[in-house]
Order: sequence, then C-alpha cells, then structure tokens
Amino acid sequence: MGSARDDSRSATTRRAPTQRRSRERVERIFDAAERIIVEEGVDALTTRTCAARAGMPVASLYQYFADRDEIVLSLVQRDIAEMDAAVTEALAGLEVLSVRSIVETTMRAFVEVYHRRPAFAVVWWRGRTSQAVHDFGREHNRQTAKAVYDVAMAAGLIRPDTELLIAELAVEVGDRVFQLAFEHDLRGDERLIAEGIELVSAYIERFATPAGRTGVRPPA
Amino acid sequence: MGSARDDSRSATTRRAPTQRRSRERVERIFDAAERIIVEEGVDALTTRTCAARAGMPVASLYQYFADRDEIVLSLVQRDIAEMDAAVTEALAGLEVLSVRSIVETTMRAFVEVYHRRPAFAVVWWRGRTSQAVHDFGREHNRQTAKAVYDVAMAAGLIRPDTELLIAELAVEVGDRVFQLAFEHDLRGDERLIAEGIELVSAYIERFATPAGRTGVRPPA
Amino acid sequence: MGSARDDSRSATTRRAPTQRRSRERVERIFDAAERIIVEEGVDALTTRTCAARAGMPVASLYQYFADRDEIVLSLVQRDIAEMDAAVTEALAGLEVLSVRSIVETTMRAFVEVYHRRPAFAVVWWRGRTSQAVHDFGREHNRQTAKAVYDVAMAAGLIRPDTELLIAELAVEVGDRVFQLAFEHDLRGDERLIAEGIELVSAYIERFATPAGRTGVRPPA
Amino acid sequence: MGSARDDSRSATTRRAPTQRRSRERVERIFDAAERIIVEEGVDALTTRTCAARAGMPVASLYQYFADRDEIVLSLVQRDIAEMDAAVTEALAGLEVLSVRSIVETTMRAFVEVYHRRPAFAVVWWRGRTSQAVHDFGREHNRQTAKAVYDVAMAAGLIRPDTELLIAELAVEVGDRVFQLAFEHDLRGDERLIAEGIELVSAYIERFATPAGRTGVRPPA
DNA sequence: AATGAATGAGGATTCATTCAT
DNA sequence: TATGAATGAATCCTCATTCAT
Repeated sequence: MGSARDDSRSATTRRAPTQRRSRERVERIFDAAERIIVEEGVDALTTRTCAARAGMPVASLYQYFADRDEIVLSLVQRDIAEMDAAVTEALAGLEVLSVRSIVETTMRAFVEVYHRRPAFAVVWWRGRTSQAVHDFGREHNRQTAKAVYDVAMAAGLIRPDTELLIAELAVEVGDRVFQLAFEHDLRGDERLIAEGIELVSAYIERFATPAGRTGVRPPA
Repeated sequence: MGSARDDSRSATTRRAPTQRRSRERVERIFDAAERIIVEEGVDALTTRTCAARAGMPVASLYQYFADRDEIVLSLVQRDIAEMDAAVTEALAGLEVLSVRSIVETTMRAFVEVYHRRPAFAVVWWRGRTSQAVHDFGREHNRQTAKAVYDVAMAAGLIRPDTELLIAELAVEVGDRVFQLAFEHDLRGDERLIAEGIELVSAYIERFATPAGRTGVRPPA
Repeated sequence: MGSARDDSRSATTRRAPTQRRSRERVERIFDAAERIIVEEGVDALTTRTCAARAGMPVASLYQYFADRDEIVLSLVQRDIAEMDAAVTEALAGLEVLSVRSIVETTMRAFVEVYHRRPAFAVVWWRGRTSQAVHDFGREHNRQTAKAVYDVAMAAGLIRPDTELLIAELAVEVGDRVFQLAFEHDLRGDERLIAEGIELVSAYIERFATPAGRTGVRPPA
Repeated sequence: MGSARDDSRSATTRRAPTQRRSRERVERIFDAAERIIVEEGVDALTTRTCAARAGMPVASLYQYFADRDEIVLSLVQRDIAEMDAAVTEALAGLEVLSVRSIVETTMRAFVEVYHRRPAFAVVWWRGRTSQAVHDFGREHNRQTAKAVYDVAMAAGLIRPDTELLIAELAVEVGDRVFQLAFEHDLRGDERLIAEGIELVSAYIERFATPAGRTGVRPPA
C-alpha cells in the first residue's frame, strides 16, 4: 500500500503485462534490499549494491522509486502494512477484550511480523534512517495508539477521561522494548518481550475500568 | 571522561600554556560541532563543516581526534559524564530515599543536562550516528541502571529477588520517553516528561518493598 | 587483452556505438596517462592529473578502472600484450632457429615495442609502481622465459637437462640490460642493447647443443 | 659515507657529548627506519612512523635529516659503504687473482652484507624509492665496476682493449641477479646467487687474458 | 520501458614540513 | 638543541542522480 510509485495509470488499463512485469521487478528490488539490509546493514544499501543484487541496472531503480530513500521507505511501508493487517486480524479473533488481552495480542502480532521481516527490525531499530522513514514510523505508532485507544474506549475498558497521550506513550515504550529485544538478536529476546508486555499492560491498567481488568465479550 | 585524546601526561607538568591552548581548540571544535548538530543535524557534521566553523584547517581536527566519528563520540562522552555528575549530585542531596524519589530525581537530573546540551539530544535521539556512539550510549544506560539498582537494593527499597533486567528495562523505557519529549522540541515536552516519570516509577514500584514505597532516610 | 574492464559481452551485439564510445574514452585515458608518465613520471599520475589531461571528470575514470593502480596496470598489460604479439610474429618469421637467432630476434622485438611505448619503459624501469604491476611484469618475464625455453627445447637447440631457471635468469638479465639502455634515453642506448644481446646469447649458448649453435630450419 | 648531515662543525670541537648524543639519536632513527622497512615495506616509512618507532618527536628528525628522503638515502649510503669495505677487504685477502676469483669474491662480499642489512635489500630491490636513492645506487654500481675493472686491468687479467662498459654491464646484471635472489626471501636464493656468479664470471671471461683465466699472484 | 554512460559534489584522511617557543 | 603544535596541499574514492538513446 502506497509504496512503489503509484502514479497515474488507473488500475483498469489493459497494460496488465507491463504492470505485472513492474511488480515483479519491484519485488526483486525489495528482496535485494532486504538481503543487503539484513546481511550488511542499512548503510550498505546503496543504489549500486541494490541494483547489483536485484540484477538490474542502477538506472532502472529510478523507474520504480523516486530516489534511494524511497526504496527503504517503501519497504518499511510494506512491512508496516503487514503489521497492521496482523494486528487487525488478531484483535478480531479475541474472545475476551481486556486491557491485558488487547496489549498482549497487539504486541504479539507485531512480534510475529518482526520475525517474518527482519529487515524492518534492522532499519527501524539499528539503522540511521532517513527522516521520512523515521517520521513514517512515528506517525504509524501514533495511529496504532489511536486505533487501540479507540477500541479500548469503545469497549469501556479504560476510563473516559483517559488521554490519548497515554496510549501513545505506551506504544512508544513498547516499541523501545522491542528495539531492545531485537537489537542483538533478530529473533527477539523472549524474556524482554514478555517483560515488556507486562510493563505496558500494567501501565495502561492504571487507567482501566473494572471491565478493563476483568474483560468483556467483544461486540458482534 | 576520556574524550578528546588525552596522551595523559600528569597534570603537574609545567607545560600548562600549551595544554591550555589545546584545550581551547578542542573546545572550539566541540562548540562548532554542537552548533552544526543542533542547527543542521548530525549528518551535516563533516570534517569540512566542522573545521570551517571552528575556524581551523581540517587537518587540525586530526590533532585531537582520530577520525570524524571520534568527534561525535567525544562530545557524547563529555555530555554523558556531565549527566552522571548531575545524577550523583542530585541523589546525594535526597532527604528521603524511595523508589519514586530516586526515579524522579534521576530523571530530572538528566532532563536538566539535556537542556544544557541540546546537541546530545539531537545525536542521541534524532540522528543515528556511528556504532560506537550507539554502543556507548547503550552501555551507559546499563551502567545507570546498575547504579540506581544498587542504591535501591542497598537501601532495601526493592525486593531482594528483583532482577537487574527490570532496572535496565526501566532506564531504556525512560530513555524513549525522553526521546519522544525532546524530539520535536529541544526544550522537552513537560507533559511527556512528567508522565514518563510516572510510568517508570509505577513500573519499578511493582518490585518495591514497603520501605521502597514509603521512603527511608539515606545513610549518613 | 584483459586490461580496461571488460564486462565482456559477445562482440556481435548491435550496441556497437556505445562500445565504441567507451573504447574511445579508455583510449583517451591511456593517452593521458602515457603523456603524464613520460613527461612527468609515474608519481605525477594521479586521478586528478589523469582526468584533467583526458578531459573528463575524475569520477569517470572509475567507470573504466577499479582504482588508480588499475590504470597503470592496464596500460602495462596492453603494452606487454603488444610485445608478446611482436615476439610471436618475429619468431614465426625466422628462417634459421638457433640460440643466437632466437635471443636476438626476441630481444629486438621487445626493443621495437619499447620505442613505440615509452610510457612502459618509464613505468617498468624508472618508477616502481604498485605491487600488482611489479608482479605482473615478473610473471610475464617468467612466461616469456618458458615460451622461449619451450621453443628452444622443442627444436633441440639446448641440452635436454637444461633447467628452466637458466631461461628465467636470462630473461631477467636481459630485462636489466634494457633498463640500463632505456633509463636515460627513451630511445635506448644501442651499444648497451647490442652488448646485452651478446651477453644473453653467450650465456645461453653455454647450454646449447651443436644444432643450437649452428642453427636449424624451423618446422613447417 | 656522509650520511647524516655532516655540515659545519669540525670534528675537533669540544662539543663531544652533544655529538655523541646526536650519533645515538641518528642510530635510533636508522634502527627504527630499518625495522619499519623490513617489517612493513618502504612505503610504511613515514616521518610519523619513523619518529614513533625511534621514540622521538617528528620534528626531531629534521635535526638530523633535511627531509624524509634523506633518511632512506643515508641508510642506503651507510649500507653501501659497508659493502665497499667488505669488498675491499675480501679482495685484499685473495691469494690468486683471476677473473673468476674476483667476481666470486666481490659478489659473495655483497651477499654477506645483504644478509646483515636486509633493509637495504627491501629499499633497493623492492621499494619505490626516491630518485636520489636510485641515482646513488646506480652511481655506486658504476664505481664498483670501475674499481674491479681497474684491479683486473692492472693485474693484466682482461685484455687491454676491454671497455669499461663491459664491467658496468656485468655489475648491473649481477645486481639484477641479486634482486631476483633476494626479492622473495631476504636470505637470498642460493641457487640463483650461484648461477648468477657463474653467469657474470663467464661473461667477463670472454674478455680475459690467459692470465685472467689461470690466475696470478696479487702484487705485494 | 529500459539502460549504459556520465558526472557534480563531496567525504575522509594522510603527510611532509615549518615555527614559535 | 629540541619539540609540540599547526597546517597547506594532496590523494583516492563513492554516491545519488540524470540523460540520451
């Protein structure tokens, strides 16, 4: 969603074969980028190395991305979209809504994607990234906070006067825990993850209603 | 301590004038670096820009620093040393030792230095710099955690079975709160800071002894 | 042969115009390098001077050569390939094979190329260049020795128990004579050359068979 | 002789202590230079590395040497002086003067010093050296040729019409044999050395008188 | 759409040498 | 005499990006 240049051409053109080819090539670029990032770090991802790994000329990258940074940004966007989907699905599957269950489910959903997308971890937590990526990530954190906040509020799990800021802080803090957990080990330090879930849950529970602690059935 | 190359010769030589001159020039480099970092970001700090601002030839930088990265690293080390001093002093002045008072005092001491050293904030939270800086910061976080943990344990504020990991997590989480608070505003968002102190205190209080909650007199 | 980066794509593509342009630019670089070397010495050949003389940006050099040293190395390789061709051709034209005729013909063939390629003389005998060039030259000397040795042995000009080392020594010694002859005068001191040919011939004749002295008809 | 700046001060001054100190420091510089050259190559010999190894400030080098090149040049001069002495002594000890005995004795004397002075071998045969060193060496080769030529001529070992050029060529050729022999092994390849002595002897014997072949008693 | 080729702009670092003291 | 400090002058190299085809 929103990654590789979308511009112009409405989806219903008959230029399908070309589009398919484009998609394939973008995939190849992403794959190349991911491998480089994971194996050699974000700094090693130059237009040259990326093109080389993708098996295409450097100039071709500019067919799909406006500039070098957009490659990384698109990659991050793709991975983040995946996380959102995972979170949405996981939350939808919850049988009991409580502060704890929401926090745990959400964080575990993230962890699952981190495992699948190690490049994201490297970019987001290790790498010196572009301002754009940084901003995008931060903004996404805010959106995540808002989404979870809305769910919790709608279900009456947290007190009505609880500020959104609380949720935002919680998400950021959770993000840092993940950073710590994934920094040295792309599989993630389970103890840290567990303790982080505990930390975040406990923090938000301070703003929970009795129902938020006990849990409620989700609405149909 | 130990930033700008020391070659440490005992302080009692009579080569004072020369040393003073060196120190002045290192100061000038630090000042230049700080201004560039704050005004234009860490990436704008090149040997060229730094030397230009400091009003000396590029080659002169290499008299005091092994390479570009060492400039930033030394700066960070200097600032961090300042923080340690501030924390130590603040803790020494405490009349009541409790989990809350220790957390708040420590975090406030940090905040105070962040105000004085905006370049640190930029380096540490905005621009991902060299691995060395990153590692140094992380290591310092660990040391801070250990120090605070030891104090709290010695004073019987936290339960004997509390793991050091808890303190480390708390410090990192506090660090992220600061990042959030200082990222867009080098003066620091007071609400976030306050809420962060609350968050960290509450987290550690979960491991507190009754004394840790109530507070005790510090030992003479 | 093998010099300037090849990326060798079969010659039958229709991308001829582009290839031609590349070739021209490599030529221009070689020309520039040669002129600098002859006029100012190998040490004066920097990426800057070379690019300036070739009338192109420094960065362009890196399109064709991996690094500074590769320019000189490629030049040397080109010239040496030329020598090999000259030697091969000259030996093929011999009507009588004898130790003397082979030595003289070979050495004269080299001399002829030295005249055409003064830069080689400067690089090889005056300015000690990169290890790579040195090694390449030495290795080539060994190959030359082997080639001539094989011819002589096949024609029964030297005794069967003659060691290859003798030929290698002879080539190296001949090389030094050339160095002496071309060092101060890029046209080569004729007396030294003649005496050198005499020296080498006489040395190898010590290992010659009667046929090697008298001479034999070359095989069809 | 005449390495380390000789200038001014006649030898009979009473500034003996200072001179002694100077001599010691020059020795230290030479030692440092030699070690660097042998261990890391001539290119690694910078004013910095040299001073560091010698345990003195860079600026001090300029007390004894006009510039960087003079350090190497002086070293070479010292070693060459040692060779001359060795050759002179060895020749003086000869009981039979013949072309062969002179060539062998001279070349062996050189070899002996090469063993003692490995740095010379590196500078002279491996390194990209300054023009001054190069010229000095070449000139010395000429002088050696002249000296041996004179001895041989005086003793009637070579025909009166033999040109000096022959001796010069012989020396240079011998030099190249040594280069070959010492290039990869600072102890010198004995087979090459032996074969080289043979080569040079045989070459000069071509100009020998009967006495030159048979040998004569040296004059008292 | 695809790409080979070309390049402007800049970056880090090294070194020999000189002076003021 | 000795030297700490300072520096001018180079050097090699890399990278993102743009065109002409």
